[in-house]
Amino acid sequence: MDNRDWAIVRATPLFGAMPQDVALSIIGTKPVRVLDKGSLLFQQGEPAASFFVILEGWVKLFRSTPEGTETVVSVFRRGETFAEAAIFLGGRYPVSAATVTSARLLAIDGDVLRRRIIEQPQLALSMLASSSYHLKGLVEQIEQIKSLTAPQRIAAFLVNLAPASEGSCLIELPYEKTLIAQRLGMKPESLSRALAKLRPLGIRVDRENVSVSDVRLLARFAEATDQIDE
Amino acid sequence: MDNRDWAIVRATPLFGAMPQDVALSIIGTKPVRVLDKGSLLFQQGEPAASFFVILEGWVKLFRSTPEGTETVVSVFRRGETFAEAAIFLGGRYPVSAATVTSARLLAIDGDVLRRRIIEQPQLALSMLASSSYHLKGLVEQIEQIKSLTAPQRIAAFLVNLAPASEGSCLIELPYEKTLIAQRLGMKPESLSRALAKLRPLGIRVDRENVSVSDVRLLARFAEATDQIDE
DNA sequence: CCCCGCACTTGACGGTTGTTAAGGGGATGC
DNA sequence: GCATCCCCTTAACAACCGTCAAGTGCGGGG
Repeated sequence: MDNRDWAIVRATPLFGAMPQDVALSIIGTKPVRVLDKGSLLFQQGEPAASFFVILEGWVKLFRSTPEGTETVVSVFRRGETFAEAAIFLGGRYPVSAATVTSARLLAIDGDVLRRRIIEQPQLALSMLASSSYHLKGLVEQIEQIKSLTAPQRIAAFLVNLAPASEGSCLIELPYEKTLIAQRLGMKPESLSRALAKLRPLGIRVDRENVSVSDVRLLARFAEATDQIDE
Repeated sequence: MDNRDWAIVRATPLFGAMPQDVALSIIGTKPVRVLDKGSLLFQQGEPAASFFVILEGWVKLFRSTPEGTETVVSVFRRGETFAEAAIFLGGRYPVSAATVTSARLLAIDGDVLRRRIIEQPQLALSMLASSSYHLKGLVEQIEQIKSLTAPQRIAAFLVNLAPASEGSCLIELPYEKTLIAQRLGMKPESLSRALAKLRPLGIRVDRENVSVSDVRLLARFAEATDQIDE
């Protein structure tokens, strides 16, 4: 773990809010785990031993039914933590986790964290802030699925990825379109169609590269109650 | 607040996990708020001053867009707490809240809670457990919306409400069908039609009374990947 | 007692999405 | 260099759901 990694850790809602020495004492000299794309981190129902910080790459959280269908709940990226809350929920993970790119992660022991919370009460506030942050993300996702059409959901997804909030820009899709579709609650075919529908709004797609001619226009489309009339 | 109310408070994940005297000191002699149906408790974006315990009645959390469309995120009932997490999220509510029946609530000051957490570290663990519980609820909701059809979602909703996990039973719908529809992410018309589709499975609906002839059958239908073939 | 409003249901219709199928193009392995 | 696999796209079709419209029944107010 180098300085760059350390900067990432300090930028998380969880480790950013606590004093530096406390953060250091929790992370300690944990080795960085380097993983291939598609590595399973933990499975839904397993005892929740640890939680994770992403130093590099992308990780999906998903639920699977006995029949084998898989529902993606969220996808996290570098600088995000996940599964912190699971440690406090009867000690079992409510979802499974797997990397969707090659990745470097920090795994942090749950027991250690729990003990530290007792010693360092402010630490609990950081944890709560971080867990609230995840809660808010899920709430926003529910709102999007319930109230937006497929093209609007991708529009919102692209706006989130855009480096600026206006003007034109280029966006590189961070992972496969199949996964994006799952994350947005639709089939890959629907994603293709929805992206095609955004063409009149100045969106061009070539493999993983997306060019947006007017981010603000896209954002307005994502929020609009009435749609384009061809 | 009488003994019955106190029992409800102690049955919440939040106040159940902490020592009795701590719970008492937080709730103190707070007056119980008695509210009419449709009372607004707080609005999305407001500073999060307090969180709530429901002693009686039902409360919905929702997000509204500037255009006026409303998305219901969750509906809570007697014995549940809500908005605890908001207090730790930049101090603003990410959703609005309103009663959907007449209700009796306990409003608990956020600052008090925060101060107590510093003094009583185990308290933080209770908070985290409670916030994890809500997280899990949202995850399950996302899974349902993404992977189930409308009839399956109501089936799951009814199974949750059923007093037993097998055999036959009578269920009284706790609030208006319009709200149930919003909670399940569909229109009232779709709810009607979906309930009609459950008739072959032994579901009869008369106003707010639902009779289920075989709960297990209903539960199996809610999880099935393939549907009834008429 | 009647009128009105509201919640709910039912029907017809159209749009959107899932399904199934086919094909293109880049990456990988031999 | 060629075959193969996988990801993605497009198309046709069907199912589902939202929309619009009409109608019922209960309950409240005049």
